[in-house]
Amino acid sequence: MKFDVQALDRKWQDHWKEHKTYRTPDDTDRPKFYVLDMFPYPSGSGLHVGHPLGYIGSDIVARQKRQAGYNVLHPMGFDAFGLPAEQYAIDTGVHPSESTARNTARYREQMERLGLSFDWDRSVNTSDPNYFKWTQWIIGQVFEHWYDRSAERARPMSELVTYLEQHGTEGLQAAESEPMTVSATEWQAMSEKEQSDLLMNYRLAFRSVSYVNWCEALGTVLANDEVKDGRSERGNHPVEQRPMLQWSLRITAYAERLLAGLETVDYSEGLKAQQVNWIGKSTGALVHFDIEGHDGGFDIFTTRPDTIYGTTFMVIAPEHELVEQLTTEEQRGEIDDYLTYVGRRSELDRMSENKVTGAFTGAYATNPLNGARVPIYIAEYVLKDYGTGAIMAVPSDDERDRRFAEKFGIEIIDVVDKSDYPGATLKDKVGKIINSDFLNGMEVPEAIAAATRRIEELGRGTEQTNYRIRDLVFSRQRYWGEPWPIVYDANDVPQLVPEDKLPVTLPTMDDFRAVSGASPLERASDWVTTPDGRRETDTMPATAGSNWYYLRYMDPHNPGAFVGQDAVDYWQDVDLYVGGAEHAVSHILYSRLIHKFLFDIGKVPTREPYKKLLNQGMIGGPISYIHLGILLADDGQRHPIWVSSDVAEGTSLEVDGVGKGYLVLDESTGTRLTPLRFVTETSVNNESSFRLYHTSVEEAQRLDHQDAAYFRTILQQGAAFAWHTDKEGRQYLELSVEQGKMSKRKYNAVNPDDICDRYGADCFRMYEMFLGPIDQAKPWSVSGIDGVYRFLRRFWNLFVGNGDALAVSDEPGSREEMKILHTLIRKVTEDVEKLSFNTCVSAFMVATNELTKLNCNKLAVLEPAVRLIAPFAPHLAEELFRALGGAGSVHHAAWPEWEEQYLREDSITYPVAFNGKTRLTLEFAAEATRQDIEAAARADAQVQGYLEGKEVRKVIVVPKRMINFVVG
RNA sequence: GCCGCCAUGGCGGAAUUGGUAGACGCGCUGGAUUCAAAAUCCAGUUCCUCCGGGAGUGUGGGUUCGAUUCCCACUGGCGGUACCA
Repeated sequence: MKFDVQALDRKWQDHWKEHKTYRTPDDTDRPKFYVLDMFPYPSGSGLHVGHPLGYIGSDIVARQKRQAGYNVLHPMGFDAFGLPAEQYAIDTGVHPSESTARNTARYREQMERLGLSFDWDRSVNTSDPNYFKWTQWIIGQVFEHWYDRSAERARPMSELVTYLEQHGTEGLQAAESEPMTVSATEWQAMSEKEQSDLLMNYRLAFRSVSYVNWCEALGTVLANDEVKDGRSERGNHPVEQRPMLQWSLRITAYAERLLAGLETVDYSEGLKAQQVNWIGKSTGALVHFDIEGHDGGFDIFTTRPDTIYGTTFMVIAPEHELVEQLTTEEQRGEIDDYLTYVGRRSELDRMSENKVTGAFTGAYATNPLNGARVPIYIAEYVLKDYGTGAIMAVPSDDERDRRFAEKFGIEIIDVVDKSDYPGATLKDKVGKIINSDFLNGMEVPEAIAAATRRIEELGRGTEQTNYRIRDLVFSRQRYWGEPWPIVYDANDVPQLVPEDKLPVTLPTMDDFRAVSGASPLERASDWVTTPDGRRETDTMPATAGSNWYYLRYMDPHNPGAFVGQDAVDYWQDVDLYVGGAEHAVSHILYSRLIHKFLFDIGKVPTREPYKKLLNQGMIGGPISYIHLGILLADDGQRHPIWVSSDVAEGTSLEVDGVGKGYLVLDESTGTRLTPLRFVTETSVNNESSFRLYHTSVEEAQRLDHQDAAYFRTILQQGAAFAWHTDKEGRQYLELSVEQGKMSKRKYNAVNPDDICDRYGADCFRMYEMFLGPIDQAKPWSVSGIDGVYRFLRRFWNLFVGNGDALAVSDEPGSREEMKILHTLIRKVTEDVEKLSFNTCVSAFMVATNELTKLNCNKLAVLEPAVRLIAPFAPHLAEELFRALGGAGSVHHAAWPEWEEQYLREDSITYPVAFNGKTRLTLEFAAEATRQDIEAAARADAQVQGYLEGKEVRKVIVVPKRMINFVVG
């Protein structure tokens, strides 16, 4: 029995695979536990050491629960549709299905290398027609439903049609795109196409023209969460707002329930806050303003109806439909100029410049409360799609309105007296109302209610709740996604493809470029044309497949339903969901939406998909840079040379092959990325230092490797190296370094395979857990991994004698040994429950050190320890368990339970403090009473020494904890 | 700006949730073993110290017999978000 980690990894990984050790039976007698990792998108660069952090944590929980008697569902699959594969196809000509298959295989290999206990028989892949058939079916169901606000749930479209036939829109409370009024007679008189258009206004999956994020470079629209700072998250291309005809999901209908549901789930505060922010609920009033000389007027939304007397102007969004009508002849030129200006400005300009701009339309509105005449402006600080796209501007109590008023010389009327609230800002809803007729003297909250009431009485508005969240744009003009299961018939009425014709698969193509906003699918004319009409050519975004995948794992091969009713009734929901924080808003929110929809239509029994959610911290890597300077040689020549980051400008240098001179730095030189494999981290004067050694440069010249090729090209930019020499005579350059997210592009990704090959999967797993709390961000560093390796070997050595032979004894464990064991059992059991894996590893180390010291080799102590360590070091545990004669796999062996009798202490060491400062310790029997302890402590000679000449005011004795003398 | 999280030795981190701060590991120092190195083992390692002690968990205050832990104010770092009316 040799401690050969590579051999153990191979042996047991093969064995588990062959024997399907981790297969999850559909065993409905045992309690279920569902542990899920977030769906990975299999990128071309494979896993780096940051990914497994969550996988290992969830695997430990899965394994522990399995041993504790649960039927554990712990699946893994792939989110395989998406832009990167398609961009790669455009760049290289490799079909997305091919690159996806390759990347998926590589991910799986890397995961297996880590010894993760997935049931691969349940694996799913979103680009598999057997899977996306159900993605299409679910979205089809969304299309076939509308949202009834009076019942607060989705209902079938057929019920809406019945209602419209009988009542028209009279009394209808539905989530809708636009407010709409139609009588039953009008409805009945409509053509099929007209009816279909009207129904679009209510469908939960609907097609409409709206302002969307258009990314020219990617040739597609993007959802709000795919846009960061005016640029696409994928590829960092500019994004602009454009009105386009697009499919969307009516997530706004569910805003309130998505918000309320957060109170019932165990997510971190931060994650809940992010979801709350994204939904962005605010309550206020919808107020109608008339326009002088026009019929109709317009509505504005405000959260501060109490400040309505301070309204000195109105602002509507430049894209607002009224702009055209309102603009007077005199102002026409100014408005047109402004619209041109706004049109030219990109989203990026708007965000970065944040200038006060606008133009006067020439029109005036009338304040519904006091009849005041207020000018109407347009300005880009008012957004088309929030509220009504129009505001009443109150410069006295709103920062932006004030800046605008100051720039345009508009009157400011103070309406809130904040003098009672020093330090309050304009945003704080506090103060006493002034200059406001009947509101005068009221405090803000009271005034908001009073103003709203008055507005309602006058019939000029109503209380309203607004949400920042926008409906979810669900079309992409791309190839590599699920086709929308829609066919437009001869009347151009969109018809859902019936279930028996699903899935709608993608046509075979080899050119995926999107041309001027048209999906590449439009070029597949054979595919587009069907006997029933013309196919929809937009595909769904990547979130379509990942919205519901956790349900498919419950019943992955069901040909007749997205999940069988028995399966979902048994598995219910995800007990623990582990993944990166980058999915905190979009993925979680959208899958919660779909889950709630499926709940409404009776397909799932729970209201929330994920009971508990853990975001693992990011593992960052050092990003190292080599510095390029100019050697200004004595002969006047300028040579680019590589220098240490610590060499200052003006230093005189003599460099081999270039000569003497001094160093200058300029902008054209700067720094270049250094791939991590050529960087050596050393410790110099207790500080870590990152160096490029001469030997690494030589190594780079030899290696046939992508990073090496890049580095060779880089190194050619310098004519020579200004080496430092260390104590051992090795030549090196000092590098500068910063911490950052691991990625292939920054040449700082560390492959877990490399670590497993060197230390074994068990060591890698325990080391990642040992780094610190799983939810905290931390830098990757291999310093310390040797300590974990040493620990594993010491653990192993408890079992083997000289000559690698198993050497355990049948003697019963001593009291001391049993105490060590049961302390360990309790600590590990409790800490796994708390997801505190780093302290579990420490506990194993402590126990191993203590047992080693006692030379313990007793089966009664060691065998339970093997079962305990199995979730952490599955290979080593399996080997030892079977060597000890265990039946079957250790991963199905019972989880040990601790017994209080072994944990009981005979005596307890008490810290003795004087005025809170600990001075000494005393031993007392565990069962000693407060009185006994106080008496004995007072009598102690050492204690008396401290008490000499002082008066004891009070003695605090906390049994089993401590003693404190309060002295004067 | 707003929201959330975090701050403890040279480093990663621990502290039974208000009770001996620094567990465990790395690094470092010394020693054993070795021809030597690696590996392994043993001891030490928060700081200051006149060797009696003293100070100490980002800073300043508070509550308490007692605060890394609770409260208030601030500083710094990370993440998210932003003309959202």
